Parts: sequence; structure tokens; C-alpha cells
Amino acid sequence: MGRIFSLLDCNNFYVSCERLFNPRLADRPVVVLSNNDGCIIARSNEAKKLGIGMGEPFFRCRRLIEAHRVEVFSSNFPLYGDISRRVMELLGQLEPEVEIYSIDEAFIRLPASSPAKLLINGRNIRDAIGRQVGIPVSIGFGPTKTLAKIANRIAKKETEHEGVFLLPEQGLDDLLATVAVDDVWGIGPRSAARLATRGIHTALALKNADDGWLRRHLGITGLRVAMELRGVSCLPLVSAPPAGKSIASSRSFGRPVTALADLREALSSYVSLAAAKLRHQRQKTGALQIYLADNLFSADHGRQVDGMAVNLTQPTSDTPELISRAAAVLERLYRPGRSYRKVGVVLLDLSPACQAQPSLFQPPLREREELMGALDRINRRWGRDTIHSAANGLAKNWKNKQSRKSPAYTTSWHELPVVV
DNA sequence: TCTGGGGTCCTAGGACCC
DNA sequence: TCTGGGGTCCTAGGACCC
Repeated sequence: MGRIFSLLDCNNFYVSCERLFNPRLADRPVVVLSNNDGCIIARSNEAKKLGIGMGEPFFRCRRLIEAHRVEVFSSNFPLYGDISRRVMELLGQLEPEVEIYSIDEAFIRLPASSPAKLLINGRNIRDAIGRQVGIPVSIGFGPTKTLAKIANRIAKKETEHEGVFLLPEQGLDDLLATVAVDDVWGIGPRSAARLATRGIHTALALKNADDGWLRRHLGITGLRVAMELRGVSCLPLVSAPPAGKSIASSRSFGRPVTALADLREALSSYVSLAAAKLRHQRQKTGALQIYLADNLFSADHGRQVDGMAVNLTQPTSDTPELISRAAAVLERLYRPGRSYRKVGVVLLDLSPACQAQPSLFQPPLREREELMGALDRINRRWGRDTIHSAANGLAKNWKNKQSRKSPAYTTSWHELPVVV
């Protein structure tokens, strides 16, 4: 008996989360902005219809938004993360083989059965999540992950399917002929341009393309996409996520920054965030990379990013130690007079904390680890940043804009919704 | 004036070794 | 005159994803 893949995708996820606690938003055009209130990262169907594009810079569609009184929110990731957890937990109760693929998507693997039974199963999942969490989802079925993705798109776009769609065996090619090649999962703009030079514009044409040519021009990944379109499953379900390999933390500044002191404060804050995440994952880092970026969209000289990585002699998850190492690297990268738009840190070479090899010359400081543990507990209980390193600064005049944020309804005691 | 943030995998090329 | 070949490891950059 074969198996079948299904992709569950939350519709307009961030917008749906905002609507959950704000019924006034139902049926209204709503958008959610990226971290710096920079561009559009989620749109309700009404907003899509107005022609607001995904990833579009906010300032460029501002007039359209004002003209149609579109509701605008800064992103509220603690809220979205919490709602996501509820969706995934419920799905895990309904289906045994689930891979959480992203904040708003999960793959499911099921035994093949009749189309009618699969559709009923899909509708049950959709109804349960709608009823118990309040988030609308779409579900697509297909013989491979890539085909399930395509089925999901159809489930979402063609309303007559009511959110659940199974790719038909008969007439599949006709359907693939209607899917643009850059809508196929794994085909980005670069690959699409390459494929266009060969006259390949649809998923069907990619499916029938020459393997040798694909291997040469799109690499092993491109060939794999074609195989998946042919129904040959190359991408397995990954139910237990492997340990992470890197942790990044960065933000764009609210305005250009030139002073080393400001950069140091911002960097310390991001290092603190990354280190807390590292400890939460029970890992230590063996290397860190710092980078500085100037104007990311300058027409004349393009974007300039200076980065530098250092290896640590001994893996650590100690915030003060990481802050001081990061500050030393920053000082070497910094050029006076340059105006910077972004600074960031990446922790690399992660390893499980329990496997850490103590150094002969510098035994692990038990008290320091306990201190970090206490810090994490306090910040978890009383809110992030209750206690932080003085290096992170207090003025924070580099801090980015987030002027339209909704409350952390479900994750902060201070911001619980009030029923009157 | 104003353009996010956090990830993964693949590949080519250099360093190094025998 | 004539200057090997193959393997491994590491890294930076590219491409893609949500």
C-alpha cells in the first residue's frame, strides 16, 4: 500500500491571528507588516484583491492602504508563535505522521486510500482546527510533497473546493500545464529565468524536461523537483526535527546609525536574544559571526555587508562572554564615518550542551551556568528584558519602528484581552 | 525619506595531504 | 623542453524557503 502526502497551510496566517482577538477585522482588508514596519508580509483576501503585493514596501502602497482604510498591524511574533503551537498540537492529536514545516504549514503522511475517504479526512481536520483554534486552513493531497504543495494552492485559490483538494490521477498533466513554473515549490526567480531560456514556463514542461540539462543547470535540487512532479517521492517526511545548526539574530535600525556605541548596544541585545535561544535549545556555540550592513537598497554602490567569524576555544552559552567576544569583532569591522542600517550575529557550530568537553585550563563555571539559568527563568516569568545586560543599553535610539503592534494577547499577563 | 528576519542545503574552489 | 593526481575538508556565496 502506497502512501500519500498532504500539506496543511493556515490561510493568511498572521492576519488570521490578528482577527482571532479582534472580530471587528472580519471581512475588512487587513495587512501585517515586517519587523521594521518595512514591507507587507501578510494580507487578507480583501487586501489581496486591492492589489497589495506580498513583500511590497509599505511606503509604496501607503496611499492605496489609506484610500481603502486597510487595517495595518506591525508583526506580533509571540502571538503568531503561540497560535501556531495550538494548531500543530491539535493536528498532532488527529494525525500520527506530521512534520511541522514552518510557522503556518505542516506536512502529513497517510496511507493511500480512496479519494472520498481522503477528502473526508481533510475536511475533518479543517473543521477541527477552525472550531477549536479558530484559524482557517487549506489542505492539499498528492503523491509527493511537491505535488501536495500544488494541491494546496488549488485548495486555497479555487473556492469551490472549500479548502480541501486532492490531485486527480486522470488529467493531472492538464492541471500541471496551468501552473506557472515559478509557483512550483523549490523554483525561485533564478531557476525560473534559467528555465525560461529553454522555453520551460509551466510545471508540466518542467516535469517533462531533460534530466541531463536540469542536472547541469539547476543542480541536484532542480532535478529533484522534476522527479517529484513525476510522482517519484524524493523528499521524505521529517517528523522529528534535527537539532538546529545555527541561530541568527539581527534587526534593521529605525534610522541610519554611525556611532560605535550604538552599534555595540544593538549587537549586545541581539547576542543576548541568540544566547537565550541557544540555552533554550540546550546547545552551546563554538563560533560566532558578526556582520554590519549599510544601506541595503542603494542604487549606486549596491549593498555592502562586512562580516567576520571567530572560533571560540571552548563551546559556550554564556551571554556576557558572547557579548564581549562579539564586541571585539565589531570593533575590527567598524569604519568611522560609515552609516549603518543593520547589525547582526550568527551563532554557528552548535553542539549539545551535555556533550561539551570541559577544558583542562578553563573548567566550566558552574555559578555562571546557574546565573544564566536564573536569568532565563526570570525573563520567562516576568517578560523578556526584565533583566538584561547593561551593555544592551537603555536609550536604544537605534531601535526600529513598530508603531502598530497588537497586544501579546496569549503570552503576556500584562496584555491579556479584557472582557467587559 | 521610507524595502524583514531566520533558516537550510548545495556547489565551487582553495588548502592541504600523500 | 618537460612540473601528477586524487582525495578530503573547509568556507564563502548562491539559491531557496516561509
